[in-house]
Amino acid sequence: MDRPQEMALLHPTHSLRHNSGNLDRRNSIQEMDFFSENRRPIASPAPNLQKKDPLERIDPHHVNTGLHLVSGNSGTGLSLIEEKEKPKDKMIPLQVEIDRLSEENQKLRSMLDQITMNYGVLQNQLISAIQQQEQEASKHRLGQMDEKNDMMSRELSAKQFMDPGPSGGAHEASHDETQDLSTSMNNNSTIGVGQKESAHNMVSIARKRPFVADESDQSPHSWEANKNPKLAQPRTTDEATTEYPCRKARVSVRARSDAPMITDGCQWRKYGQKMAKGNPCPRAYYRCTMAIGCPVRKQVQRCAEDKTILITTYEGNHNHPLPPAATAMANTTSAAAKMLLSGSTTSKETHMSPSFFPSLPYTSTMATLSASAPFPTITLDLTHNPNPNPMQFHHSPPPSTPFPFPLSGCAPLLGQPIFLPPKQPIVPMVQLGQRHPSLTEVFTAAIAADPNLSAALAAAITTIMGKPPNSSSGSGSSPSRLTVAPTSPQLPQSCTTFSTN
DNA sequence: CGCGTTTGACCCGCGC
DNA sequence: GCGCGGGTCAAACGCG
Repeated sequence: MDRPQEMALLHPTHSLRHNSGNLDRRNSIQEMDFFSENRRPIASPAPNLQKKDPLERIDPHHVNTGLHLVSGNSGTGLSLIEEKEKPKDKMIPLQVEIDRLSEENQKLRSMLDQITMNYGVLQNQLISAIQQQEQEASKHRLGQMDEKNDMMSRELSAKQFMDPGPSGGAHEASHDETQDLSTSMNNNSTIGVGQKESAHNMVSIARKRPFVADESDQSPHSWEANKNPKLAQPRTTDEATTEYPCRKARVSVRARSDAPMITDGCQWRKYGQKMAKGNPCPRAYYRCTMAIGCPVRKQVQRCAEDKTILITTYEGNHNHPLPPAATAMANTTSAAAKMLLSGSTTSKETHMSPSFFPSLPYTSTMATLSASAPFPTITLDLTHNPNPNPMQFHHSPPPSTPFPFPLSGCAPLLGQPIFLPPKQPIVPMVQLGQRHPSLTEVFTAAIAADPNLSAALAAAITTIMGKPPNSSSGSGSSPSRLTVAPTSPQLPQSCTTFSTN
């Protein structure tokens, strides 16, 4: 948070070296810890609770006032002793009451936190279960379509491309990868059933090159397969459009942080840094080092328009068990990516009206599907204010938003942002200068905010897909809007990469 | 001395 | 075919 260091980051030409290395070492505070255990759950209505907190309502002054009123009678002729003792006598029980309420408040808070966390977990599980069912259903449909004609089969491929889940079972490679992912995820005892499903989906999305057998293997250097760009992307048009059009999906997370890099529960090694065109801030490349050969990589770069915003883009899936915090975040992200990816491939521009999220009061979180990027990217933007303007997302960074969360999985496919209004007041929780909520919490809050969010998103996307680009159904006035850029011809390129970490 | 970061060079894909 | 930009490599460097 300290300005001098931040400035250093902002001036790559003068202090690139400080960007990732020295700064971290010199001031650990700079690193944004999204997974801190001490943080209050984002979804937690704590702020409101506090306001309603009996303790807070029992304003000391208020108490005094009461006493004062009593003592005021003293003016009528009570002795000094009487004046002192009377208030004292009354203060004792009040103090006791305060203590009692304080304890009660503490308990209630603990319960609330617990409930909130449980809710998030259950929410994720539910979403995962629903998604799996949908995938199974779509799998059957797609399979039938595939048998009908080539045209249909192409569309199917595109769909599978976007939806790496079980629906992609028609493709052995895809299926295998998902299994591989699942296996990996299952290794983590902390993952629940629902979480496993999410992880499964997420991994599928993350798979950049499902057809590359090497990638799914556990060889220590499996990530090296990425070295060969030829393998990384389809070589022929047919492959791109029919087989696995979307080899690389990415999930981006926009968050406000002065730290050079967010702490996401995984260990990363920096392997490169470059100046990206159009952004004065350098882009850093990291590789997951939690396991040998882990193909997951991430890019960290500050937003050109708002340097307080840190954009972290994840690519690939981990080939190793993830820490609880990382797993939760990954699951949540995967769920979001999954929702967005499913069916988002065909639309060019869609706007989800607020009506889609009637129960989501906040719009601080938004997911963006970008079709313009080389890879499909889902961006979760948590930096937005409660009433952000979706259309401004691409043109200018949200002024002062708590957390940006880009789900980069299909950026190339969709150019428009999808706003996922969080139900809970996430914004305040994520603001810089305050405690940093973990990514997991943020994701969970955003995705799980509404039990029906997943279904609503899927339905919305499906509905929007068929609509004309500018027929922004979102015409609605609500703050929350889902915008899906129309799938351009590029559509097949994107894949569902999803950032997991 | 080992490990991680830095950074210039290199490779590749894409657009013109 | 050429240039540009993104992404990666790997030697050099720095720190503990």
